[in-house]
Amino acid sequence: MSKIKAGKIEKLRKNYQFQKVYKEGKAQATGRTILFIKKNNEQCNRLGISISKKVGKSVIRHHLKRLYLEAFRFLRKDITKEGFDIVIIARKGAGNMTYSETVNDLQKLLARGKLMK
RNA sequence: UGAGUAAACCGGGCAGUCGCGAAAGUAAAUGUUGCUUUCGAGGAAAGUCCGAGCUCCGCAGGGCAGGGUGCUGGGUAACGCCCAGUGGGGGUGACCCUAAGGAAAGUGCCACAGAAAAAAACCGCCCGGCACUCAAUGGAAAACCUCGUCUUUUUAGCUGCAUCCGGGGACGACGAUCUCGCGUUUCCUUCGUGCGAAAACCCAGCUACAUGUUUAAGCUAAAUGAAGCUUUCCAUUGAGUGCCGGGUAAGGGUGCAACGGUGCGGUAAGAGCGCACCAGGGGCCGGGCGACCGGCUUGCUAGGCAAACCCCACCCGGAGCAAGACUGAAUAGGAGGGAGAUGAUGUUGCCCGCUGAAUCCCUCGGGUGUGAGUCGCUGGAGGCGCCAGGCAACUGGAGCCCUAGAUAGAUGACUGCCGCUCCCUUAAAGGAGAACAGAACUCGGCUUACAGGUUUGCUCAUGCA
RNA sequence: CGGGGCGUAGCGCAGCUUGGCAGCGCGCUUGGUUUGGGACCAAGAGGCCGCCGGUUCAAAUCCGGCCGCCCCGA
Repeated sequence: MSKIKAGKIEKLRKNYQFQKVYKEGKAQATGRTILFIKKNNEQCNRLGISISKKVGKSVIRHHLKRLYLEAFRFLRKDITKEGFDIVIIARKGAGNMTYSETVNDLQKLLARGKLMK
């Protein structure tokens, strides 16, 4: 497919996609971040981010989403396998994380999920 | 200099690298991708409390109901907003707060307390009459007996509490009913018992009766002797009590609030009954568009609550961008029941009126996956400074500028320098920190949150000249 | 975008209409009863009625503004 480009990050958008990953995927977690991974039939990795209202107000949730997105973009070159749906969920204590902390969390979880070495 | 008050404003700046969204241009492999340029969160974007634009609803008509607003004038597209003023309240002041129409249209409420919570009555005060009692004075009559007081004792009755025994009731065996017993608790008490330290016995109080003691005791007079201090009736005066008739609304420990307030006069007692001042109301005159203000006059004196019902004046058709329009696809828009030209549905609730149909309602099941896309979607009651009108809010004129538009939702990360605050330090260097908060159709307001900072006007206090 | 409800003792709830005493049940504390426990009996503690302001003589109650939680409809 021609839409697979180096820059774009494909995203999960619909609720049923998230539900499928929750049901059939494997979970890894740190104190502030949960990661679900499930194999899909596409040729690229797709990312979904879910942040509950319990984490904080609208500004905090938006900022956290951008941090996760930026961290995933930064770590993407180290991911060796393709064809997975990845869902990042923020837990309650994630409200005041910094950028380097999100990178650390995500790196640990992706290595545990055997998507990178 | 310090304290305060009102208003306006900022919400770190510059540069670089990587990344995201949109528009325009350009190139190609043309429903896509690359490159270049430009733009890309706020003063509150928030809460969704008001008002409008815009869109749709078989036009929006009448009545009732319902809701909102509530000093006056102006501004505005409109408002529950803003400006200017009026009245009231607060502050030394600058200034701030104010849902502020009507209580004489009616209904209702004003707990407790208090005579009484709005209509008068009650107590009280005063006058007159009658009856009774007491005192003084005067007159008449009778009597010299005793009367009275105090103390003590005793008897009977009334006033209270506790409890043994007794009696009645309730509950109780993780078990109904009956009987007996037991336990806990409660109630009653004629009789019986007890009642200590404030209290019941004692004592104290009241009533009745009896008894005891004393007996010319006591007082006036130096002593003695004598006399008086006694009772009844009448008259007058004064005082008190009760009843009846009348006058009065001054006073009545209360209460948030008492039918104007204070003082003087006046009166049988009193009262705006009269007078002076003060508060309010009515009338007249003057000023102001008006709310209202000022002056004169008049004894006219009417409790509070309408953010209680209500009355009055004004306003309100409904739904909301998931409004709505266009294009395309579709055996995955189903099953059952009901209503319907004898009028479904819609028109906020009800009635009238209008409209006039494969439509509407209920239940079950499925679905929210291209079962979608495009438009609406950002140029607007827009912004900036200038001129003119207006005290101001605001309005008018010419000029310049274009300044987010996502659709699971774009603003992020890192680095350097400068600026601000804090820590350490003589300083430099170093370290840490920077609030409240994220557009979703768009505006005008209101409300709420907010680190730090800038400017201007004004007030008060202190110091110096 | 529109609409509705709730907030009162540790917990579950009344009281708000029509303003004046803040109450009920469970729980807690102390004492009694029992050899001991439960049950029972008696006594008691515990509340700024979510927060702020206003109306009123007086506010849990009436009015306005905030905060939090929950539930509907499109």
